[in-house]
Amino acid sequence: MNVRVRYAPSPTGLQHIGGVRTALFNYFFARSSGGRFILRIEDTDRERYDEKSLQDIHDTFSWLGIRWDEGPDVGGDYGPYVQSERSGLYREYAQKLIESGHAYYAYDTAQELLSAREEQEGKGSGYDRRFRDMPEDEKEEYRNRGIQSVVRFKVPLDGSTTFHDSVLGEVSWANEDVNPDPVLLKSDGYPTYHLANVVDDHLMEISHIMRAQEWIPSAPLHVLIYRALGWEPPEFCHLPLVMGDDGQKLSKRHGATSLLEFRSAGYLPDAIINYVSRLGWSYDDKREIFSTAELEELFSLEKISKAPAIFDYKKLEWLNGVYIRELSSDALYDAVLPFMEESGTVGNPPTDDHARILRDAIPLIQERLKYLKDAPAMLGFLFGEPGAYSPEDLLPKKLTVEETLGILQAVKPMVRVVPDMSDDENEQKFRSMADELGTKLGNLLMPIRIAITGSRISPPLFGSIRLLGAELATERIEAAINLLKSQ
RNA sequence: GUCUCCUUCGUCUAGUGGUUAGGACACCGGGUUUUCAUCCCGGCAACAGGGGUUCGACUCCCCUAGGAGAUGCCA
Repeated sequence: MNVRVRYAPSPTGLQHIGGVRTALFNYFFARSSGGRFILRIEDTDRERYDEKSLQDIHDTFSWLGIRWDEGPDVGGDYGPYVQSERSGLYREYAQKLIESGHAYYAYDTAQELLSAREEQEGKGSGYDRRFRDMPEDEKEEYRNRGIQSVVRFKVPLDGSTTFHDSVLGEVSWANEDVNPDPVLLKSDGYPTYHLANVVDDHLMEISHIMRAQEWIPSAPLHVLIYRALGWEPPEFCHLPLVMGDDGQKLSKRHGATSLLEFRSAGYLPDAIINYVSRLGWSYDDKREIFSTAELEELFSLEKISKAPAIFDYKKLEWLNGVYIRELSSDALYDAVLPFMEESGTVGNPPTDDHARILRDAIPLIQERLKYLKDAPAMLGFLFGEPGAYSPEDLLPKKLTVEETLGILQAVKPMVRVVPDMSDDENEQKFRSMADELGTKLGNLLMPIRIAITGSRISPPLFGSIRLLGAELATERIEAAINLLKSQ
């Protein structure tokens, strides 16, 4: 079969995890089956339309490195790929449905529908179909009153509709449980999702409709529309939902909603792709790490699960660390630099000196970085003052002010020559000094660490001193000595 | 309310009638280590419940419960 799948976002909000997951599954299915991946913009809701959202779609997927084979910006043989540019088509098919008796004009006002819904108080028996069988002369009165019409689909009152779903198998619905006579064409002349999606998927020769499970109740309706138009529906493939940690559909409450927020939080696109791809899909009982290239090859419909998945930030954090560690030094430098600039830790662009220091500092922080965003805090002491600390912070456990003072004074001349020696040589030297002072290496190094970095947690000491320079390092030791003396 | 989908460790999942129910994250211990992190070793922890079918059910069927989704001139 010739696989053609689409991601069809509506530009009414920023791209979020759920949408991206749907896009990714479509994309990987297309790639792994030698098919085509299509982007279609479903901008039929003119009230919620938002220019920024359209830009966000492009920014998001360009950041992720996902490209479509056909779409508004790249063209293709089935365009236009923006629904607002296809309005004539939808009107044409709505007209056909009316002519064939599968649809009808209705003249309810928005206000009437709203209050009718409220009256039902969630008991929701749905629309009462009052225009469905109304004689033309009676409808004429509504027209004369100037009420705008919509076109509604005539859902069969009995019988049932069956469709095949790659994930769920055979699904059968009683037609009486299908949404009663939904609107196909709105009063503003634009189609609803139901009409547009059927017309476009057919015209664009979409082979598989991969979308979230929230669409399951609409599927029988869509099948009915395909049939009414004399078309064969594509294969369906309803993807399990992605939930927040409270088990509800992922939404704004659950932290970073927009995908680009993940970028500014310091996630790597590959980590996101890897993580999101494993939400509702698996390969075997061993592998967790998949590159985009591997997913393009290995993804398969059969391994999609039915149950909803909860988005686990902890596991994503771990994966992000894994991907950060796999980066080359140069790549990590490039990834970290914007965060250093944005935080003001270095200039934009950085001085040559700062660029050099940052480049050399990368290996020191690579294995301790969970998010790119953490880099400025880890390295701040190299580009400015160390973090503030109190005299007590300098004291190793169970050591007095005097003892610590002694350590710092003994160690000061050694710090000056740290950059001239290897880490091993330094360690040996400090170790014998510790022996001499009758203390542990840790007790010797911790006060220096605090003095140099301002924190008990830091990159490896000798490397840090090397990057800071003997001069500054010594000054900081002195400052620490003076602080203790003032006690 | 109604309709529909779903149900293996806390989380993501492997598993397609016979397994000590496997892996990963998280968590808890231990080791390596100049702090942190990495890394290594170990541990905790699951088939929602009840009926069937079967020599045998996590696997098949039914019911119950729980969760979720839909119920718009939004997608």
